[in-house]
Amino acid sequence: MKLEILTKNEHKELHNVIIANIRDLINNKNLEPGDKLPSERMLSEKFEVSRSNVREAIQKLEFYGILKSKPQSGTFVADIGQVAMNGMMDDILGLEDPDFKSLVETRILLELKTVRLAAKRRTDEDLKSMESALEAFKEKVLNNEDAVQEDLLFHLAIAQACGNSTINRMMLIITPEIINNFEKYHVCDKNQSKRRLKEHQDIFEAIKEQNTQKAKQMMKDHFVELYKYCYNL
Amino acid sequence: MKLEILTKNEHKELHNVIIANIRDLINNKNLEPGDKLPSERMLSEKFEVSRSNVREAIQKLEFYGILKSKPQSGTFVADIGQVAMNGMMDDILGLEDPDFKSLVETRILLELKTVRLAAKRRTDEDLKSMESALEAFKEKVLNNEDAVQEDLLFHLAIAQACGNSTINRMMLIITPEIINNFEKYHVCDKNQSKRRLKEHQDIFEAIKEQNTQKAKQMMKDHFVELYKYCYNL
DNA sequence: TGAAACAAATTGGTTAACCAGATTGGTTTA
DNA sequence: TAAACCAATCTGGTTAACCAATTTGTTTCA
Repeated sequence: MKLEILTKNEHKELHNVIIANIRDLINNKNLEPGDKLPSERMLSEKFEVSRSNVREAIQKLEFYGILKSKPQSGTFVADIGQVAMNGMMDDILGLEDPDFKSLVETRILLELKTVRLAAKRRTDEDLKSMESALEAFKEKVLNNEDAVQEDLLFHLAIAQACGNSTINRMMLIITPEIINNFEKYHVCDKNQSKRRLKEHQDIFEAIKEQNTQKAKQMMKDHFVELYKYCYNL
Repeated sequence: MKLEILTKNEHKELHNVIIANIRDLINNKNLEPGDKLPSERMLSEKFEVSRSNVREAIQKLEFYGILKSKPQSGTFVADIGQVAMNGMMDDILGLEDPDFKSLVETRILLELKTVRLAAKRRTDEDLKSMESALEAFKEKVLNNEDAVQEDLLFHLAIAQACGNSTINRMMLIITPEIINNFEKYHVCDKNQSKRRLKEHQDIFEAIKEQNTQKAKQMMKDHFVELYKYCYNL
């Protein structure tokens, strides 16, 4: 067996090959939901890759809920049915890296929801953490410092207050990618930071008053420029 | 070093401990964005866990974009800033498993968007794959068979047609969990399947005609019962 | 005859040794 | 003096050997 060090992309490509192999194997062995996959050792031999590569590919499929491995027992096909499994495998294999436009579009969608839910469901504790995030942002802005991080942390605080763990998780997934792209494209205009602060304060007030309509509108106003920026790409 | 086999939950808990340790280490060593983390060997020794556990925790943080490891070089703190890093670490540590209500709420949010975008952006190729998914669903329904998988695959086909890779990825993430809960709670009523088929056909027609308003409305109608179900939990 | 008990083989998880590329510090050379 | 070179060291990635829980097939005994 040959030994090579792979780059990240080759690595990802290898995972996809293994995933495709697993899919085909499930199909022509006609494995039903709940059936046991061949052992990691057998797979690594059959596919001519290392066992750790097989394990990583299986972990990825576990993340998407397609497989489930039990210690000292085996790896099992999840109870989602063969058709769904095939469809999802193909989707996963076809996944492309997120572009900036899709990230911003998704962020706006999520945040217009989180802000409404937060206005409806926020606890006093949520208010406190949002307020402290807002204060941190304010201090940076008034000192004329860069405040991209504090900006996004305020938004994450809103996401936490929205009482929906799934949306919160998704906000966490996209936030670092958003930050990276912000820095890459220099989206944030420092001259506008005072205005951004005002908008944040308005959003916070609306959530505090539990005024869902106003909260959503304030967030929309807040995103106007980002929205324009996104669709000019 | 003691050897134990951990359950999935203990495993997750161990990851969280390691993540918290890494966070603290970054903080009191005052590592800046772009700085190099101590090597995996050092970390595993310092935290008194195995190196593979450290690697898994690092992989998780890489998934969220907080760390970045380079082969033969080291693991680096991402360029998202110390404040954002701390905030995100805490959020990740506080993540709870998704409840059914949050899943459904998120799904509805995402799908009301995907259907509009799909109506606007669908290519002829998209139409073909949606149509074949619809056909598969139709056949099952007319034969009075269970069609949960085909149902969701039609929705995934719409997500693929929406031209937003981030939203598409999120649909993929929640779909298996949705399927599992559908089966657990027996949400799908077979008596309603004929009606579901009609609704799917309406949605497909609206997307075909590129009528975004109608597409959204049809999807809303499609979700009426699911929505009610979700809020009665 | 059937079930209970035991032993061997199989499993995913864990550990440790190993690999080759990257880094680093000191030495040499122009 | 500084740039170029080289070897020792350090790194994440890879491999292989090992562990204990589980499963499975056989034997044994009531």
